[in-house]
Amino acid sequence: MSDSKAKGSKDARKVPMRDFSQSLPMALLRAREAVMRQFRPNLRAHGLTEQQWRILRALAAVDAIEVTELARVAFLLGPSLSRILRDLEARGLVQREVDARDMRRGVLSISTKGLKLIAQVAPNSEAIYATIARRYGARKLAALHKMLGELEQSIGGGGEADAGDDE
Amino acid sequence: MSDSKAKGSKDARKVPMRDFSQSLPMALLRAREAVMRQFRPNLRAHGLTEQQWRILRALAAVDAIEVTELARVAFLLGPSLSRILRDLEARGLVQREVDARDMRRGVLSISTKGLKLIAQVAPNSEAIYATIARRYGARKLAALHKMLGELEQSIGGGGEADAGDDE
DNA sequence: GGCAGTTGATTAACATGTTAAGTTTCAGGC
DNA sequence: GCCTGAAACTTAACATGTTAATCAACTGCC
Repeated sequence: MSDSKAKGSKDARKVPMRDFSQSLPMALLRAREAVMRQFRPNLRAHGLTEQQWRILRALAAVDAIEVTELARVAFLLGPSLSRILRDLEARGLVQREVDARDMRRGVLSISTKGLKLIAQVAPNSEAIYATIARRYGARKLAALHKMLGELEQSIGGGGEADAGDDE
Repeated sequence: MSDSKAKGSKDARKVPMRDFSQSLPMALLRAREAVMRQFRPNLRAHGLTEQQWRILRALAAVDAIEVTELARVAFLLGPSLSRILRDLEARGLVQREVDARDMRRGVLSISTKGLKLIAQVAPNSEAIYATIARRYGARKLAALHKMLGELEQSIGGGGEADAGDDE
């Protein structure tokens, strides 16, 4: 009941609901944004968006990978991935070929140019991450990771669920 | 179909970098998405997006609020907010007037229609949240909230200048 | 070996994220 | 009063999120 100092309103709540401060999605969004705000300038300086960077990193970790699998790993939806790949391919950062056994499937891999770009961006990125880990505490960070993973699990990170519509 | 899963991807890492599984932004994104996946259907059923819902909730908690302040509270950027308000206003869910003392400022408030919509959506939303809290554990959830807030703090999510690294 | 149904991927359409530029209104200094 | 700079939004332009529709290629079945 402590009311904050929002503009001329003391207890003017018009509906009964948890306050924003207790919104889980909001808390996750804010935390993520605070983190990303540290990385974005570095990526931007190399002409990369956050998503493009995720894709390059994912590709750098394997020899080759299919589009659908890449979407799963980089946590991007198909449509977004299609658009981004079109661009990255045009920039010569990734290469693509068609699977000989199943022509529907595209097989992707990172190019030499892409690897060089990663080599330019990674050091700074790692340094930023290290700073965050140092300030927040490495142990605490590990604990946070664990809890986030468990949250995903308990909710069912797969994707079903429907809380029903009452009416 | 006896071969391939991804040709020899085991040890094919081409660059030295943390694995995706240890990416903090990714972990936060995944967790948030898992949570939002629970809420979206309910919102969508009432013709609301996540951001529109955030705005209505924020407005319902106060008598009136300025655009800039609303952006801060609902954690939205100005441009997004402008577009969304245009729509919500057209739908009669929010009202806007101009501050008499400073004509640059817009003062917003939720309409009766908006309040009714919230009343329709909130119960289900609260129920979904309760389910998550029950499955994950109320205590653990509180701890997670706390850790997320601290992460923001330690990084400097308060909206000040950057952490200064430099080149 | 041809058709129905399915899968992998892209395209379409609309909403938001993000940064930059533009507009109107204020506040001060002259 | 006027000019300059800042503040509060809004527009603009481009990239991604999200859902639905489309398209081509594969699979199973007869």
